[in-house]
Amino acid sequence: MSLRLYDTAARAVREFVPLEPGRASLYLCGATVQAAPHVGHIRSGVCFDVLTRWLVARGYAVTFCRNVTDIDDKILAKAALEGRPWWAVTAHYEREFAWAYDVLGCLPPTVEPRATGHVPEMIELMDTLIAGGHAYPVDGDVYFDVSSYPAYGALSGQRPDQMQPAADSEGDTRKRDPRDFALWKAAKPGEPSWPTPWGRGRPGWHLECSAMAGKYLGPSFDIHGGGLDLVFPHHENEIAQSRSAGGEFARYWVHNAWVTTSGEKMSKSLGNSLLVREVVKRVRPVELRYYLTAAHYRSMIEFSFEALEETAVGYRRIEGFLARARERLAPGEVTGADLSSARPPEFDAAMDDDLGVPQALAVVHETVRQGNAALAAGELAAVRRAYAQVLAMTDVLGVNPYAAPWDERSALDGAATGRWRTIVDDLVAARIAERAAARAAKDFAAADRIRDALREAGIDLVDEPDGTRWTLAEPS
RNA sequence: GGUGGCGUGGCCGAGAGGCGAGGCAACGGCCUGCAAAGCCGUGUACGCGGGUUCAAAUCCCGCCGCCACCUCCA
Repeated sequence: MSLRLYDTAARAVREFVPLEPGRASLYLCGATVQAAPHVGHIRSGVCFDVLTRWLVARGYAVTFCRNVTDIDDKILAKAALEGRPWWAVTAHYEREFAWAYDVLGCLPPTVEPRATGHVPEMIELMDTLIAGGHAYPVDGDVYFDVSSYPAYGALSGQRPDQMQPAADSEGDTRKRDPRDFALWKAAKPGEPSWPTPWGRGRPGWHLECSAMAGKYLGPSFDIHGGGLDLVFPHHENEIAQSRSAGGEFARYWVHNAWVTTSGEKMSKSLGNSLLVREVVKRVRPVELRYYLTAAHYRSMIEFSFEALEETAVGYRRIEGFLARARERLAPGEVTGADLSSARPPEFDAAMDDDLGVPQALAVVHETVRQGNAALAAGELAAVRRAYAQVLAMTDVLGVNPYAAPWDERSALDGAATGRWRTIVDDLVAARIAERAAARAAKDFAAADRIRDALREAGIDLVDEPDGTRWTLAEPS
């Protein structure tokens, strides 16, 4: 079986056949860097990180391009509001996004181009479109002529004659048709601008993605991704531009669903943003990632801290098994190249089926259950197998507690390395020994005092058949 | 007006014609000084009404409810 993906354009699951065997090219509409990322923004990053990881796991050489939109109306408005230059605003929020992607374990894209760095490519594209009769300049603006592209609306299922006229088109006599969209906006006083054959101005939103996708991935590439709300108009317009300029453009369109709170789409206008920076103060980043990953990427997530906590308990179960297995196995058995190929076939089948992460996680949990049973029975060969499988599977999902960036951060990690770990291990071992003596003497009050004191210090003690283990307590 | 989606047990969340995914919670048991963890076991769920079928959560028809997109959106 090979990978199948739901293609928005086809409204069906299609077998993924890359343009070039063994290679996959992917463009993702990244952030407009005008505010700090909330959970909904980062879900997109996480979804496509899982897709990328799965393509890599399936042996594809992946070229992943995720753009940064660093010029648009909202950025200019934000700059005015914050009283600092627009480029200071974009630099600031670009760092916020980079931090959020990193803290949630999203692998860095192959290339992360900025819109403002690709004005020459945009001018070239507009030249081509104007020459081909698909665009027209008016007083420094450049508009795309929707009527010149008969397939307009095919991606989103919109029929141009049924669409509501754009809110900003009233009284706008420069457009030939209210549905035409701006490729380029003429400079207004005080706004940043770049020189073009049609006068100074700045990029329209849609043009940049066509220009950058073309530059880095070529006129044809495999997958174009983004949030569901980008289907129309953004992706529709990208298609119109790029195809009118002669390219095939994206061959598969993949869209992730959004995150809602209280049944409403998360957005700044509703004032219910859950900033990544705030959420990871309440839960570990890996748990937020697990929560965002656990739902199918095309299902809406109704965000709540209660649901997040509950899901996190399930993740801790996985971590718990891994930590116990790791202690039981010989050091040479817990690392090794063969671990990556240890995924159960059912897991791969689930992932191949339009990234069926929920089913894939069912395989993970089933393996954990078997592993725990093997641990209890002392069947080390089975423990080793389950350990390798769980590691390989969590790796694909980006939640392997022993892989970057979680390896140094995992609160439940019973085997993390490093000097602090060694030091704490020695100190706690002494207290565990004291407590063992107390228990042997049936002085349970003394034994419980030691356990309570350690708990107070943030260390949980767990008695197991072959001894007492300690873990860092979950922050409460 | 146009387009698309959703409704599954106490909760989260898959599945898309035929043996009840998985997790969380709950209950019973094993283990245990206690606790925790772990293991074993326990559920007659698919918005409503019709229909097709040997068989429907899944297909068809009609309703009801919720949500999103239609030039700011991840």
